[in-house]
Amino acid sequence: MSHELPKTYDPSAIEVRWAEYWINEKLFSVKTPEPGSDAAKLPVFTLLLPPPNVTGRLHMGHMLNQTEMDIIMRWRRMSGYLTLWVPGTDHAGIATQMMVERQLATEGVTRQNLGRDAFIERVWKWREHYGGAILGQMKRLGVSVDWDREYFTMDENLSRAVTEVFVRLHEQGLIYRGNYIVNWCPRCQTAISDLEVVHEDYAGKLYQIRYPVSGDHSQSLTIETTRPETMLGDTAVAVNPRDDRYKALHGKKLLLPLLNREIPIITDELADPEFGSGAVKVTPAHDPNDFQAGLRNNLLQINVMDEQARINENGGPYAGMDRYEAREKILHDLTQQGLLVGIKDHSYAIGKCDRCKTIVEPRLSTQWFIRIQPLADRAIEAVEKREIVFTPENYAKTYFEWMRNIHDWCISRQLWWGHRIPAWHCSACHHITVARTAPASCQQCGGSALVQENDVLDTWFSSALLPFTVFGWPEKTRDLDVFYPTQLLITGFDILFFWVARMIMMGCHFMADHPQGSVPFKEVYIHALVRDAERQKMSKVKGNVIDPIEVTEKYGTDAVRFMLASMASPGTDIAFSESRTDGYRAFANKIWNAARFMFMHLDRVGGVSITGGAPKDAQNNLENRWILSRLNHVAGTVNQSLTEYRFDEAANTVYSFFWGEFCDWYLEIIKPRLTGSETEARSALAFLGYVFEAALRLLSPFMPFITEEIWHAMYEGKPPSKSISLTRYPQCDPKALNNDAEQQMALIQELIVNIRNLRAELKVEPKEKTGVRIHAGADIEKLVNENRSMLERLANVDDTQFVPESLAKEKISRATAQFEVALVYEQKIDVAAETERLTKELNKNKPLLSGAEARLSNQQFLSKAPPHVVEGLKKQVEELRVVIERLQRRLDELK
RNA sequence: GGGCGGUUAGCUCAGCUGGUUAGAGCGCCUGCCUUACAAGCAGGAGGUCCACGGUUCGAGUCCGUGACCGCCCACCA
Repeated sequence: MSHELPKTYDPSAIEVRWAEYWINEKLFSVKTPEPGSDAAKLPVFTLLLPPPNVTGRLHMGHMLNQTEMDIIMRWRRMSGYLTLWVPGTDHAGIATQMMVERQLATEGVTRQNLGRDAFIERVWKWREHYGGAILGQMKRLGVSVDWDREYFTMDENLSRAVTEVFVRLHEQGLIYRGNYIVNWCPRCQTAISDLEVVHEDYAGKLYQIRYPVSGDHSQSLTIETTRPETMLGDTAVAVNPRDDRYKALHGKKLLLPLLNREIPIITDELADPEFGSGAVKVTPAHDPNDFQAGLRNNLLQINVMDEQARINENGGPYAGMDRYEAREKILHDLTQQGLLVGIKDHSYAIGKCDRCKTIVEPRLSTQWFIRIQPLADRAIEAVEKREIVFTPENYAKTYFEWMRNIHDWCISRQLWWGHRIPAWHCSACHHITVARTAPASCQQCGGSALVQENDVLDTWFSSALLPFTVFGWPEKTRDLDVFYPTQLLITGFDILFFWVARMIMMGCHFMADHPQGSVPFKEVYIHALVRDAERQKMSKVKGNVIDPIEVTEKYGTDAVRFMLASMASPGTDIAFSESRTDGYRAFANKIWNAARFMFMHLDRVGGVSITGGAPKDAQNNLENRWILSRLNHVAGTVNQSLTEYRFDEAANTVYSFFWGEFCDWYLEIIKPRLTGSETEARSALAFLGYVFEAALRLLSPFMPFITEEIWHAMYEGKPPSKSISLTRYPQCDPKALNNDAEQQMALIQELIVNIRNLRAELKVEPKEKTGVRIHAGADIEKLVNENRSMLERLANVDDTQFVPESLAKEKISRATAQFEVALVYEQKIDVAAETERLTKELNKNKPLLSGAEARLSNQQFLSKAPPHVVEGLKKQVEELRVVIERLQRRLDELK
């Protein structure tokens, strides 16, 4: 048997294979543990995948999100948790319907041609063929989700739960139906919620229009409006009751221009005396504020637009025109009649449909709403009481801000694709029956001519329920007992209100009596945005979108994951860095080659098997004590960092450990032993294998593919378990920490670096060995003598002498506080270069010394600073004095 | 109109409760194809931490003001 690993690291060759293996072996599928079973005793860690749209394709945001989730889940799984990660897709009402309608359009068909049932059937077919491509992409990324539990928000069981929730909320008086101003998208031809409206600054105009007093055309009121076309629906003009200018007009009527309809002058707080003339037109059917004013004053509501925002029959001569066409015509007509008094520039925000960017029309229509306040109150409390904790913490503030100013949620959509509202209209008496299943007869009149509500629910209605519906709610299931609440939610801030806040409201409401708490998750980690290299937001329009699958294929999934993790510091956006990704591919390559190096020696010597335990005789040399101590330190740091979601810290720690310490120093140090006698090599390899295996486990959550590949190779195809992801994550063992070893090793490293420095300075040929003389304390002499071959090998030295006298006068020497070292080398030195270096060094150190001295002579500092700081500074001053004195003397000698 | 975040090396970012000489990756310069790795090794240069003021023995770190960049929320005609 030998340890098989191809010569070159080719990520694509290994990644697809392991991704498939993990799925086929069902490594991440979790069976619900039976009560009393061993599995039931494990701590549980549940995570819900934010369901991507069924129409979606993977983008960098998904990749970051999934990388972070996968790191946490692999780490928790390896740390002994029963780890369940539930994937699924969202039916994405509007998005999907648009997609299919577009497809129909190419066939020259509209959904109306097809009819509702046939259209929906068509959507299901579409989903079968094209939907969920994103899940395939996720599989390529190797995310450790439980594919056996994959859900779709329109699945039968989830749809039943949606109905149940709707009916219960209705029974509780938390869902109502009514005629209100809603945001209406004239293109999608449906109502949308406040959240689905995006506001954009718009440099518009303010039109001043004169409304003559009815019966007395010498008098008039001038109003200002940004939307003259809505005047067709005016049913009053308001002035402020305290506005003395208009007292004489109270109770009089105005003649609405163009339509010549009489409208009353009313007094209402709606009118701000400071704004314009102080008089404001009131259009209850087309403006939310006017709507409220209309209710207060019992005004007529005249809807002047149809569902496509064209002027309807109430618009007189303008009927049939588009709203903006009508605006132009109206302005033209007003000008002709001398009623357009002025036009001012006025910038304001206009609302656009989040989905199609059409300007939203506030429109009076009958919709279904959730009375949100009672749900919001509890959801606010849950975060206030830290039943749910946000990372970064300031998102809690954003959350409160929104929750405390929340409006009722319009949940009905005039679409076909989605959960149809479980309400039935009686044709006879118009009573509406809300029920779990189609009622046989009308609740009120007993009539049997019932028609189901046409509207469907907002997509976010069903996704708000997922934390409990995926576990079988409303049934009382074992899954709910075990897996609810989920531990963590990782998602982007863009859906904080759409999804996160609503899950909290619904979870708290419907799971109120759950023994483990009602909240749907205990922690929320909000991840940052992935931007392009120029820190621009990625967008299709700008054409700067980076396709994760493309870069994954170019650099390897492991490298892209590591890049994302290494930059994922909470609250900071990530500028996608191709060079950095390339750097992490180099890191993967480094790991690969380190493995090949080890395997080469394992195969040469034979008879060494990796057992996963530290060999007993491991501690009798410095480098082993050192690397073991470092490994444990690093394990401690990584575990701590991941607990705090410091992916960057965790990744950087394990990176510099593996490359900077394990490869650069440890492997170099043990090389002679590996090539020495077989006994010696076996002993070295046993320990090397132990450290390497632990390092692989440490790396595994970040780079699951390469670590899996090497880990299996390490065991020559006979690993102790099916996957490295099922082994235990390294923990910090305090007994393995060894400060002495770390300090001793640091000193030797410093010595070696200083010698290398001297050699570089003198341009000593790399192949040529030199002698060194060292002046230092007895303990250092002892340490160096014990590790002499290590020092000489790594510093390219053939003779090491300890001398009792100071080496300060030596031309070719370096010094630290602990030692002086000089090169035995006959070559002349470059006086100019050396002078420059020494001067620079001197100039750097002098101000440090004077600064430190000044502080030490400051009584305030001495009395107030903690002792260890004062001591540290004293020591520093001593060291600096020595160093500066030496530098000065060397400079003098060179002259 | 409210609220939030950022400004540290040429570039992208760390720097956790204030404490010895501010770090990393990439890029740059010098020298090495040293049989694990040139996707590498060794060495090096490079920063008045946006500005001003304050608190403190001590500020990249805390407070205030300003500048610049960015984000979110919002029914002022």
